Amino acid sequence: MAERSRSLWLRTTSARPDPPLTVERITAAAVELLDEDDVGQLTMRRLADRLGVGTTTLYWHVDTKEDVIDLAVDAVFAATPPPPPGDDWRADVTTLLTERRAALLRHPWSAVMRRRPAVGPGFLSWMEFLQATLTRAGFTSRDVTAASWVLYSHVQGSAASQATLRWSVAERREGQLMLERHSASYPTLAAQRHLLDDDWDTNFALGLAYVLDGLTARAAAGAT
Amino acid sequence: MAERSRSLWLRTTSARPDPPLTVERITAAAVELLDEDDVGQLTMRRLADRLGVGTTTLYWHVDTKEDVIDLAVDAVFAATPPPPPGDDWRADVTTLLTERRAALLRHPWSAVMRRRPAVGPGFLSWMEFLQATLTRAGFTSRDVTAASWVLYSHVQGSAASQATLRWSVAERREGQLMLERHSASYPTLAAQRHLLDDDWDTNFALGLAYVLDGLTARAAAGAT
DNA sequence: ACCTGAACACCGTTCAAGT
DNA sequence: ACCTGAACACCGTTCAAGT
Repeated sequence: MAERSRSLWLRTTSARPDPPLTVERITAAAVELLDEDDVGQLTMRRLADRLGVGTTTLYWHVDTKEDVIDLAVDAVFAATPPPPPGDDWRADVTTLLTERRAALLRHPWSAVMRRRPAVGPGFLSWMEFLQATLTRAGFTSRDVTAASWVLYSHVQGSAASQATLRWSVAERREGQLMLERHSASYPTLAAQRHLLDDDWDTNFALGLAYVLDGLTARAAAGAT
Repeated sequence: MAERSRSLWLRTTSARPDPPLTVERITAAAVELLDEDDVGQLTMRRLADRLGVGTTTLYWHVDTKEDVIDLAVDAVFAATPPPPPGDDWRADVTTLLTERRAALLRHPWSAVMRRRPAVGPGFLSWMEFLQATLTRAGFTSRDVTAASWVLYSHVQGSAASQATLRWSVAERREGQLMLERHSASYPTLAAQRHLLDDDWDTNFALGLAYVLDGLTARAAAGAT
């Protein structure tokens, strides 16, 4: 009896070394792969290898590589579900965006790969929370729409710029030298020294404040 | 003599059917190719064909395909040089961004390909004008930096979203149906109907107004 | 229903070689 | 200095076939 159950265990683990392939497992493996080397070296062959499966098997679960990327991008959205709504809309928006930004910095490829905002469940829940918050705060439908897109661009863009403008020390020095050599053309940039080495936490917070202040002012003015 | 010059012409045109290959010609051809089919079907082989040159010849002028893309992206910046500065900073910023947006909509690939804001001369001149305008308006160095990045994200993001969210009629109807089927999860999005079919001119203008209003308020408050 | 290997039509890039 | 063809080591995707 003991003998039998041991052999069953052994048999089970060797016969089904992996759980059955699902879209979820494909998505998880894709995120893993993209996290590992940011270059976007995601390959259908590598992905299949990682899952212990023939390359062509993927195509039964997924139509195209584009699909895999959309799934991965949406998974990052889903990884930070919207917080419970509070009674301060500015705080709610700030929390939502701050958490989104943290997720983007954890998975820089999903900020840099600017494909269609894949309208998967993750993105939709995120947008729903954002627009619901703004609606509850009393903004016009037009303002809600416009504001949600500026805010979306702001998180995505800020994370993408931060991720792609990460220079080596040598590049930074070389870049600053280049700016100074052409300081006739770029006096402001050369003098300011912020272009190549910057505090993105502050840039993000200040930018968010501008948008929220502008929105608040517009509401107070009782616009359309 | 006439005979001789005619034959010279013939000889010249057949012997040098194309001007010599330069980075400028490569860039122009790349922009052309990218404009033709948005999918990003830019290929070193296709590019070489277009230029009437062997594929490997490109690699004498350029290190990598990435370089070609960077050049093309910067060329779009350079195509809309900054306007002459006026005395109203808001108007100057608005003009700069509006023209940039028009250029992005003409070359959608350069909004969608979100690689490093290629720090070529086109981008640098653009940023220089933006930051110089804000500096002249009296903003803090910190505000200038933060504001220029929100504004950058806003144009780029708005153009990219507009370009990638361009659905077919069928997709739009299907999408709206999907939202309504899940209206328990997405009540705001389903009710608002703006997500899939929207007025991007208005979204852009309103978003810009929020940022500029927020900035103005901050300056008036005499912040750091 | 799910998985497979072989094959097709491509890629970007390198290299030794030409003028 | 500038250009070339052949070749390398890959790609995504399809297809006929297996269980």
